[in-house]
Amino acid sequence: MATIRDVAREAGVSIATVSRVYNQTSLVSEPTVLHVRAVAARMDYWPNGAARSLITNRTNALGVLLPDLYGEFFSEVIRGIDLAARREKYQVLVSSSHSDTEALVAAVRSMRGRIDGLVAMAPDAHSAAAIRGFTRNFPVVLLEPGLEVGECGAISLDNYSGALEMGRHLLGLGHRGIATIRGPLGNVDAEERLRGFLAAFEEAEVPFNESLVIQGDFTESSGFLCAELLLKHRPRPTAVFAANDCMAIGLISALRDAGLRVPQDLAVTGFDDIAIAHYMSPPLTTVRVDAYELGDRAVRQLVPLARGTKGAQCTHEIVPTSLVVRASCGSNQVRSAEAARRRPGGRVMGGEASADIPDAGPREMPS
Amino acid sequence: MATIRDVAREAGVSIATVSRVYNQTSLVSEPTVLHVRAVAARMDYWPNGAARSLITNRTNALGVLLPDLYGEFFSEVIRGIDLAARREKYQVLVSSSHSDTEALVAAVRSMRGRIDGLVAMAPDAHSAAAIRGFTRNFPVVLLEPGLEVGECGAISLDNYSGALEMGRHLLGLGHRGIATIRGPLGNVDAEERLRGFLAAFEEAEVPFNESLVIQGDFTESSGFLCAELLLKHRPRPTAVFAANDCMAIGLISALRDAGLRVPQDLAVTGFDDIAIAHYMSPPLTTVRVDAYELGDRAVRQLVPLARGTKGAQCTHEIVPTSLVVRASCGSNQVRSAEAARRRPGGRVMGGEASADIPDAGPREMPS
DNA sequence: CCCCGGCATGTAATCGTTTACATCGCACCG
DNA sequence: CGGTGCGATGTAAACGATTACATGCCGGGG
Repeated sequence: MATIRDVAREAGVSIATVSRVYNQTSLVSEPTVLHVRAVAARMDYWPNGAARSLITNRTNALGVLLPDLYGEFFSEVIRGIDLAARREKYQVLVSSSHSDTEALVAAVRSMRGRIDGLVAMAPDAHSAAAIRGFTRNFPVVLLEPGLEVGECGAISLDNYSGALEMGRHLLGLGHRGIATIRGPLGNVDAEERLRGFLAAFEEAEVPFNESLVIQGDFTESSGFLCAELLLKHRPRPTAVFAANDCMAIGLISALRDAGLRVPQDLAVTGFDDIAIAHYMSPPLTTVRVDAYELGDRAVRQLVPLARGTKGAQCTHEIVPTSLVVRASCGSNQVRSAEAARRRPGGRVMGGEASADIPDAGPREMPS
Repeated sequence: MATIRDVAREAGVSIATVSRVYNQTSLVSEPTVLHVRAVAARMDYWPNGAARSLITNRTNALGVLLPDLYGEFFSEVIRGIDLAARREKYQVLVSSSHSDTEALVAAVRSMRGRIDGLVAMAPDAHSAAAIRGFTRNFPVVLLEPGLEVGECGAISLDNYSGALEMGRHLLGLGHRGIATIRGPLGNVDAEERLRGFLAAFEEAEVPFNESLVIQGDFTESSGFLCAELLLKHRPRPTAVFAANDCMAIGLISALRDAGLRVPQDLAVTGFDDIAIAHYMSPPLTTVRVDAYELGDRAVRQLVPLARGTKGAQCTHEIVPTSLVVRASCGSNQVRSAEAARRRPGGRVMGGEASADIPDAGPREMPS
């Protein structure tokens, strides 16, 4: 592969001139620029990124650390990150699926010297601390961090408000025997969603039966398995709020197997508004979270820090969530319309999937 | 940030010794290793990746070029790539959403010197040529390339066979008025799926009415819009094969709006087996493609090339696809069972979504 | 006519590593 | 007791770029 020296020799100029052509062209005379460019093109030359970042101490790359890549949520996060990064002329170095803190530390270490900033999602407080420890004086934006964020930026989803709204909605429909399937202990999202949900009861001064908090782990299968516990409970609850859509889907399958109708016998709601939620029968009442926005905002905040722009500040941003009322909660049309009026983003569904006109955006799905 | 020189000074050894500790530890005495490691840990030192790759000419990173990141398909491809790369101790530099060949070339250029190999998916022949032109003597594996692959590796989905099977299946159900919604012109997947589908007719010596090939573009909205053309056609077709699930979903929505029942009035099938296909009502008969496998195999083939392992060969691998019979094609139970026996991977569905037990894998969806 | 300033270009130091080669000391053997 | 060989460590030359500084040229003003 041709180096700057080869091009310089071939073009009959010094390496400084070639370098300048690729950096501050203004300092080189027009004919020289043209000549060098032509020679470089012929030799298939392009500046070596590693050498460049060694001397400039800038890599034009951002690191991304995610706990996993599976599923729609992460897919959207990374899409948000990628598009924002591309817009800002940054490349993206991803690393995911860190089984433990050890692996995560290794990943952030091996990014040393290859990135100008880091977007990281730490599934638990332990790894969040590890990331922060390894990145002193280094631009970092955390996604969905635990409570205390140190000296780095952070973007959170408004899990609390979303769950609060969901609680209000179910109470507003007249439900009193309400259960919830919570997410894993220690998971920030899970805790916040539970906290927000319970707040709705407090607000309405309706007592909440603690035995109706069922432990799930965000997987579809855990939702499926929770059905048994739920149906054994007496009096049987009339509504269930699952802390994410996957568990809601698993639960609904199990309920059907048990011969129960949703929402007539038991109302079910979720959280996340994944694509399937919209197409299920009955369509799932849920809380929309904008994962794309999460990634996009993270990069927006990170880039000035990475560039060393003076005045760039770390802040803690909150991405809003919104209740999406569909049929699975047993809400009637009037209620749905009300909900839609309050929250412009919410799609409104009749009792039947066919009533919902599909998204007709410019999104492509080339395979 | 501490450099190797700082650590050497602090530990009272030469930089060579420090370097050796991080590379071939065997050449350094045990006490020295321990000492250097301790000092390095205290100073928060880790070798700078850029400097390292400059001298070794290896980056331990692979580049990934995708046309987009939206949707389940790409999400899975990238997950396959990421996991395989992590297994092989490679990092992943992604770049997607290249609107045109120009942007794509810029992306591959800027990866120069930062990666040891490239996995690229070129949406059309034009950009495939661009990628190959810019990567002479450089390890490349193309995903879903056009017909002719040069001197680089390639992984394709068996679109042809999947579509052929789908054609056989619909013909086997007794359908004769069959339409298809094809994907974009020039798109490799689209062409192959159409070719395979038509081959089924040829094989069965059933004539295919060319006016029943409708142009779609792989989006849900295009499927929705195709309904009109389809329903205008006389005699009205009894079955439609959409070249991907998104279009099938759009089509089904439109048919419902028109008051038609699927599959009784019109059978609909898709291609891809995205997650939603499984949960729709009726569940969608489709062809499963394993996007994860596509990414995984690409990296598996690329790594030896990137490592310069002698004997590493470029090959053209084909990832199999399989028919998944569900309710949307009007197949009865017997037929479904037959299909399942022939193809172990296929899920079997009764006439109702509830009959399908959800995947209960270890997959997590932490938010 | 000479000097000065500015523009175009060249020279060389530098970034943080790896690694071939040199050096050094020690144990072993003759 | 001296030479030899080897294991541990040091010295210094790369790697491919950027950029401060030096140089050289040319035109204009005193």
